[in-house]
Amino acid sequence: MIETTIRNHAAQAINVLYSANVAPEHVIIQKTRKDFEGDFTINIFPFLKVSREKPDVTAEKIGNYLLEQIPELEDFNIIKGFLNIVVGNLFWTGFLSENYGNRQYGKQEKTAGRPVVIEYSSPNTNKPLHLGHVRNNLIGWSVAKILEANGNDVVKVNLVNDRGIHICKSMLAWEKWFMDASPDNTNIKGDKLVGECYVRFDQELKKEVAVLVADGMNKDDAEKNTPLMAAAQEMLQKWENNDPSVRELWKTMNAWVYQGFDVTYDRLGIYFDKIYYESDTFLIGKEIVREGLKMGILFKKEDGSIWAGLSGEGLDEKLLLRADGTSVYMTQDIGTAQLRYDEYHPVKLLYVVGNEQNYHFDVLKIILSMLGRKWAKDIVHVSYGMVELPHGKMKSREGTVVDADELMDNMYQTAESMAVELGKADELNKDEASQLFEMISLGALKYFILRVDPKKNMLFNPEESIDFNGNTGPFIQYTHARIHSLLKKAKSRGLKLYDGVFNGDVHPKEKEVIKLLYSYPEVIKDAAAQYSPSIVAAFVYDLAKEYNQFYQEISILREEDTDKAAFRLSLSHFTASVISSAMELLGIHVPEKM
RNA sequence: GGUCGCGUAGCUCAGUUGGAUAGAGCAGCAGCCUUCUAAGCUGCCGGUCGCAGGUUCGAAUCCUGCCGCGAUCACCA
Repeated sequence: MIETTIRNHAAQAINVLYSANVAPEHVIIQKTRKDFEGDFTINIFPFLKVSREKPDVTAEKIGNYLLEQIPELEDFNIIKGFLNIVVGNLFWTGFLSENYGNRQYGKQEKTAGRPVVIEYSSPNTNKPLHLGHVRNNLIGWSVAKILEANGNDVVKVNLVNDRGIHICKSMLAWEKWFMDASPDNTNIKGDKLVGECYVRFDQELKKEVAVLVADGMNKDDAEKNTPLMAAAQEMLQKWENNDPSVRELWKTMNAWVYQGFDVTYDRLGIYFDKIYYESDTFLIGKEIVREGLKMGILFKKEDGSIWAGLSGEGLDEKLLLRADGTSVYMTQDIGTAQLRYDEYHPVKLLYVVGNEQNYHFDVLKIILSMLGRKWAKDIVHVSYGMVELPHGKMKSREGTVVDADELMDNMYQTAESMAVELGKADELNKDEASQLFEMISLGALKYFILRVDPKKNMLFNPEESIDFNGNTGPFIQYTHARIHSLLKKAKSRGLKLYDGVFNGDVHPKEKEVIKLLYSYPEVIKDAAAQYSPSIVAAFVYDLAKEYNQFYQEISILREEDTDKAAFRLSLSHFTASVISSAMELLGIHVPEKM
């Protein structure tokens, strides 16, 4: 990194010129803003204390020192205490010639060692996947890709909540009102069918509650005392007792759900290395809790329930085992965390889970370290914000939940009609066209969601999400397709990429693009350190935008100087390659034609 | 009420460990296709960075208070 070189020498300059010690990491260096001449800028205000000179004088001295010491530097200028450094063109063209053919550019070599385990998706089996899950899945997938590019070995896992009272509600509803209905004979997607059962249960439950309330019972009591609720509870008991017929129905209905989920995951382009089922793992936290009790770390109340006291952390008490010995969510997470640790000995345990669970994960980490698990500090809650709709939050009761499958269908249709309108589909056969529409619509959706910082709540406006102009996925895809078409034409005319280091004039627009390409490895590192796909999204948009300006302003195939033309082709080729690489990190494919 | 988070252009979002004149897109207005894909490019319009203090050579960024919005504080997951 040339920045590092500059940084080190700048620190050295202070040392030599003013005999003061400045650590290289305290040198503030950044890209020069576009309105000034230069590539990198050093802010020299911090050095004035030791130089005891006017800003421009110190800047001048440091500038001269750097120019002497670093052969790649060409010039510098000083504006209001900012030292703008110009790196010579040969440095940039040399960088280009060395890297443009490298498909792996920007990515770190995989380091052998302990993996990162990342959990995402984590659906319940009583409802189809919706927009909230989509954000979760996209973030999880992209963070996994980014970490891989950063040299980590990554294990992608999913923990499916396949047991509990909610599934019993669906099962009960199926027995009562959907008997004999199956995905095959109704032609309804499995997860949707089970979701319908769940909704029906809720509706019928409301009716029963209304009757009880009319008889004078208060609402809270009524909700607990309906015949339906009692039946669901009873079914859960039977499930826990391994009742064969209940288990059979449970297996059948869950299998329907998984078939449905698979379709959705598949279309989203998402998969897992390992899927855990809560029905297999929900018991394993108990033993750890009992040990903690024995060791005196946890305590028992008179009713027999077991708790963690967190007052030392400024928090309250947390229940871990009920009086009847059954476990709660926290207990299960303690167990699955231990399970994962034992299986993989990961360097990090990531959980992509909504920010409404921030407190839960804080407590989980605290309890695990109380229990002596040193790896508790390696648990990272990749917390993401809610997706809101223009009318407010999604509410299943008000039917404002945006279904993942329908969302993708709608995006597809928009992509199709837009393409037809623009005449883009004319030369494509049916298969090619549908593949392209799928790629573009998913690109739009994924980019729309991933460009927002995960930590923040975001607004999902359906109209904006299907926009294909401006800061969007299709804009970037288009730029890639455009370059590809250019390269194809160049090839057919027998033009070659530049061989060696180009030594001619470099246009400012060309240099801008090269500088962006140069920063890609840092972008990946940053995104990995912050678990943030939005950093990659911002970068790739910048790159596409900058390239388009170059493309529009400077002709390539009509350039008569063949060296220049070849140089621009190399630059274009490299840009396309990095666009494709960065988009892959977001889980987005790019077309060669559109 | 306690804790945590958020508040930047009409709308959606960027804004690096505090640095130059706070940036994009959308929307609106005006232009650019006989020349490499116009899903593109150029220009204009648009800001009291919620408010008030403080720290600093310098604050959208750090601290304090206030206002507004959200999440959470379950023997739910």
